[in-house]
Amino acid sequence: MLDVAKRAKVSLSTVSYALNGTRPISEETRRRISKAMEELDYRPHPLARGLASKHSRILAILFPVIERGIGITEFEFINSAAHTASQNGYHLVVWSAETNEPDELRQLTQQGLVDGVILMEVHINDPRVNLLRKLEFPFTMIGRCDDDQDGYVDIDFDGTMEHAIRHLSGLGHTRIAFVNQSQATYDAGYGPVVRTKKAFEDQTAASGLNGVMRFCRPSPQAGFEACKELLSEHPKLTAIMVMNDRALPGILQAIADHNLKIPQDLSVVALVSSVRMAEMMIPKLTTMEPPGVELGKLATELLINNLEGKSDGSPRIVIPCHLVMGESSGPCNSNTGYQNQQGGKLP
Amino acid sequence: MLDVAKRAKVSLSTVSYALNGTRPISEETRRRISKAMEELDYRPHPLARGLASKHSRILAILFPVIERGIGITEFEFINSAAHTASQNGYHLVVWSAETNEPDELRQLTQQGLVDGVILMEVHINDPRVNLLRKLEFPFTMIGRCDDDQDGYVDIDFDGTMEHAIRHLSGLGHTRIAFVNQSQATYDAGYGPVVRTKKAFEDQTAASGLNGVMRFCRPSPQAGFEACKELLSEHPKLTAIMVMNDRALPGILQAIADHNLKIPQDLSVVALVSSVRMAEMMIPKLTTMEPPGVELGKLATELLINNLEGKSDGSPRIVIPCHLVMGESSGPCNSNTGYQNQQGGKLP
DNA sequence: CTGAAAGCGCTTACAG
DNA sequence: CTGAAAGCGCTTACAG
Repeated sequence: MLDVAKRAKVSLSTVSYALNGTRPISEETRRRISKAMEELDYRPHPLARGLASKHSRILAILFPVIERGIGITEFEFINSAAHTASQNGYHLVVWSAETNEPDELRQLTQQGLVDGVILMEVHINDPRVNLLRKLEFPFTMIGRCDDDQDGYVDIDFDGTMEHAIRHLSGLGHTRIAFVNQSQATYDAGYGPVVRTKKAFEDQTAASGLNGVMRFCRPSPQAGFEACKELLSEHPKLTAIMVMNDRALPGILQAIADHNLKIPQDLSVVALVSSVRMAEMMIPKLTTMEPPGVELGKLATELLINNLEGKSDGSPRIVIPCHLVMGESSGPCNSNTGYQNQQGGKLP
Repeated sequence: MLDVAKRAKVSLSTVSYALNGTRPISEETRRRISKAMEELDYRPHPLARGLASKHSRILAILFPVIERGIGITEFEFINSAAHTASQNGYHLVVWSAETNEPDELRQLTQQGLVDGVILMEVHINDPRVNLLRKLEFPFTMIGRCDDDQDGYVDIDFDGTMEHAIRHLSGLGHTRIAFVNQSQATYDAGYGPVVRTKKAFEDQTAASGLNGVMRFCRPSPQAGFEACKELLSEHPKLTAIMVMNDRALPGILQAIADHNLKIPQDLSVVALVSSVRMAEMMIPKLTTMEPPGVELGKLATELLINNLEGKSDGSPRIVIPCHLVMGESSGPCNSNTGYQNQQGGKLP
């Protein structure tokens, strides 16, 4: 940097100011400086800048360590966050701290490497959020707690559920099951599980639909069992919604075992599943696809705005999933429902 | 740090030496210092340390931007690398630079934020590798080029193929197809595609087996078409190996359309697919599971050793995938092969 | 619109 | 085994 200053015949500080535009520089000077930087192939040193300015321009995202494992959507969050950070001159580091072990997180934040953190897999009452609030450490969430403090972006679960139900009831379905994630995640207050449960119950009741929900662990086996149970206990079901990717193959298997055809006898709609996941199933599933890229981007921008004082007052943003048609949902034909399975079917 | 020094009644530099053990400190002094650090809740500042020492203790991993999209295994690399880095006192940042756009990568490395980088999705002749070599910038690869320079860790594709073929030929299969990834990735010299192709051809020839390979784009539709073609052109096939996750549902669909049952009529083995992916299929696939976590860990350790001068001479490590049985592979029963499909089958 | 100088919080020769 | 001091490459009041 000193070399640049010399070559441009200005002082060191002028180069610095030119670099980050914190005070007016004459056109002429600026030109000489950029020319000198060009010629010397100069690049500012991020560590030095960080040390002097107290801002590292490094963000962290917390890698969730979760029972169901990381999926495509979580991956999109991270990738999109990295990309957005980079576009804004930031770097993104990944940290994997246990959700319920805020001590690790405390260590990491207090190190001072990072300006702010992005949380995902947020719980209704999240120890990490409580910690960051207490430390007054800048953060945003993909997801949200119950209290509406701090900025967040999240999926609009009400809207998503409404759209999915509207899709099915528009096809004539009135008896709809919902296979949620596990009881354990519900008990732990994991946002999506809690919110979809409530939305499903409220909305089916309000629309006079017959709704039944099941928790289900994230495995094909658990999906198989849950679905078998559902089909025996509720033989008149004509549609199943599933927010549990890993249970899906078991669910489809159970449906086939009951000699039901999708979508003729039973419609299946995936909730908050990426299209890529929906395409892995036979038949390709109709899904409510989550806006993974958008959420990652918005969360990152929100955090950066916050850090740079351009905060629009910690916005709360929710975005619904959008319906992507597959081949697993179709008109309800109550004549060919489960109750008639023994009658066989013509082509 | 000065506060710590004062409280421990030693000089600033002694605290520093105690911290990173670069010179002997008496037991007594060390105790006073750690006590003082404890009491003041002192944490060393990584940026300052980095600036002074010329080592940021930050690593980068290049996010692949690829046609087939990121999968579970790639995710394991990243997660495992982050974890290993953290265990060794490093941080991991994610960068997404285009594979064939080394300019971005040059920018990023020359910034000086990062001590070394981990490459994945390495091609036989990889512009990123050439760049990093030219810049003499420390790096390791998950994957490898054709020349055996620099340290790497990679899947042992020969061994993996051998194991898969042994599994199938042990079950009596002699006519085996291999659905690889796309022609485009082969032409681009993407390591896994090139190496499995060669291994498959060499080994089937050497064992006197009937082998046929197909390239296939990463989509169910492409898988469907490729498999249909295979089954019509090679009606005596009894086994198919697939290294193409996204094509899998189409392949299974095509098999079902030909009225073939898995595994009675046709065995299917996934190659380099995670068990989690194999479980998404019906029936659950037999797969050669890649050692994702291990590769991520080893690559990171290799890089760190390299940076810290503990290099064991840039080791070249390959690890085979290991067989995880599913329900998609079984004994070859040539009486019930495709050629007999019209004869029907007893339960 | 521009300069001279202190300081960010460490590491590491240099000296004893 | 321990200290005093220079320096890493920037930012940012302070002054003009």
